[in-house]
Amino acid sequence: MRTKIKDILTSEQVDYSVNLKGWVRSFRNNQFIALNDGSIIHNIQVVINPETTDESLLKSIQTGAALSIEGTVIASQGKGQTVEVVANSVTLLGECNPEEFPLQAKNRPSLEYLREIAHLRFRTNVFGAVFRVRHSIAYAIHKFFNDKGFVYLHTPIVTASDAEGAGEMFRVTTLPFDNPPRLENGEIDFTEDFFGKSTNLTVSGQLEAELAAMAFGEVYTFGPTFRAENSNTTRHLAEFWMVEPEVAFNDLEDNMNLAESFIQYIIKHVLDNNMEDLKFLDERLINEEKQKPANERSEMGLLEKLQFVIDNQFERITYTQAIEILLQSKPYQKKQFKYDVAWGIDLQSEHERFLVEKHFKKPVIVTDYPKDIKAFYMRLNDDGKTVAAMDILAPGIGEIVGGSQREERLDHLTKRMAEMDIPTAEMYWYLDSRRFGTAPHAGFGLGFERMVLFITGMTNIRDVIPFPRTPKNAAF
RNA sequence: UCUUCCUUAGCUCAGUUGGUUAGAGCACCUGACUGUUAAUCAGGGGGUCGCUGGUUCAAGUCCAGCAGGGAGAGCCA
Repeated sequence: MRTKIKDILTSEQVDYSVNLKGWVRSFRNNQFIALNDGSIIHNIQVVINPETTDESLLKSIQTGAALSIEGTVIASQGKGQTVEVVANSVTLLGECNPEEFPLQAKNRPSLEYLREIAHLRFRTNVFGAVFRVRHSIAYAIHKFFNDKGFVYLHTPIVTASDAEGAGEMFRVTTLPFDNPPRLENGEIDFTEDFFGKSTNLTVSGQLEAELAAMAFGEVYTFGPTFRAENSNTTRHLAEFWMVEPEVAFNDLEDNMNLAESFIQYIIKHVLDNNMEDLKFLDERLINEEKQKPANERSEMGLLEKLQFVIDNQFERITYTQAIEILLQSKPYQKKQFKYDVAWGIDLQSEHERFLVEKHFKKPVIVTDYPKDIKAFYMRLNDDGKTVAAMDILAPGIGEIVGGSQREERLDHLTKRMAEMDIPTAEMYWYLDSRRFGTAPHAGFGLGFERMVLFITGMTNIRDVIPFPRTPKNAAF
């Protein structure tokens, strides 16, 4: 029966036998093995007697090797740790050639280099911490919604809808790409394709979630999402995970309250359950920021920031108020913004960053955007110019949540779709929800990896997903 | 996709106004030591300077193209 290193290190007990299995992080003095099994960020010190250990076995205890160890947990005889394991026997499970294994204890591989060996980077402290936290966030999401009585809805990965307008899509087809069947006018004949129509990978599960919300009341999706945009930034992936709650009878205010309590719940869960990893990530961030000039360093440490977010309410302003604040801001008056500010523009990154990082210094919820810069399904406000949308902007990340109250009035919805050239005929299944017992409802989408970025303090989204899919990169 | 920067040993990086056999630290190998804490000490091996072409008596260094990567931006979650 294997004992996890986490259980040994978090227990005060000594003088009991254990079987440990894990991977060697370092081997000092031919006598001290730092062993890690991924259950906790810390290693356990295993002490062996070099006199009584077979010489070829001794040589095989190299960084990265997998070992099984029978031994006894004792109070440490040396400084630096409270308990250690004295080995009775050591078994080599898998050797690790040190001339080829890149993760040697004293190497300082960059995050960029580790990204190129993403299949091995789990064996480092940084990525161990990041992916344990990622798991914990995913668990907290399910727990939050489950405890509130939401139904977890699996929306399709392959969709036929091309009307959502959420960016470029990956096509799904079994047609031969070198010689597809064609119609008389030369266009590709998708009636011969697998699904009998043109299909692609989902860009959002929202429209389907709305249908289920109109039956269960409260649902959420949590699944992979795909965008074929040629985006090369620290906060975009071609394949990412998105959480999309959708709630019948909620208005915009209810929606904001749900989103805010949701984010605070997740952060609290991680603070309560992953403090060892967070402490390590906090120190990592401090060290990384030492490289930066003083004026670019963040004002708060990671732990401080997370505590701040759960202790303080998010700032809530309308789009119109946001524009006014920007027009009166120093950077605007000194002409330091690259993009002009006027009512009707889409807020640019520099504008969002000013509001969040300089003006309010906390997460900000911006509501009631002009209808022309938002999606067709958002509910038209009484002013006829704005829609009941809300974006949550987070320091260092930008938009982490985008949501709205949905347009439940059939006539308003079809009018808006016509204005935006969205074909209503093939969206009959969506419009049916407004024909048969329509009701006010609202929901939002949260970018899961952006949440992981925010909580771990990592700065590149490729470092918070196990196998990142980005333009020109789908290795492993 | 645009702007900009980068690519030299397994890793992290130096490399002068273009000028002899291209360097360091760590890793690795050999030996020593044995209660160490990214162990330490001594010695050793290791490079088609991203690729292709050009300028030049001479290119890691200058120029062009290509590839890969980073940081911004756009699009968005």
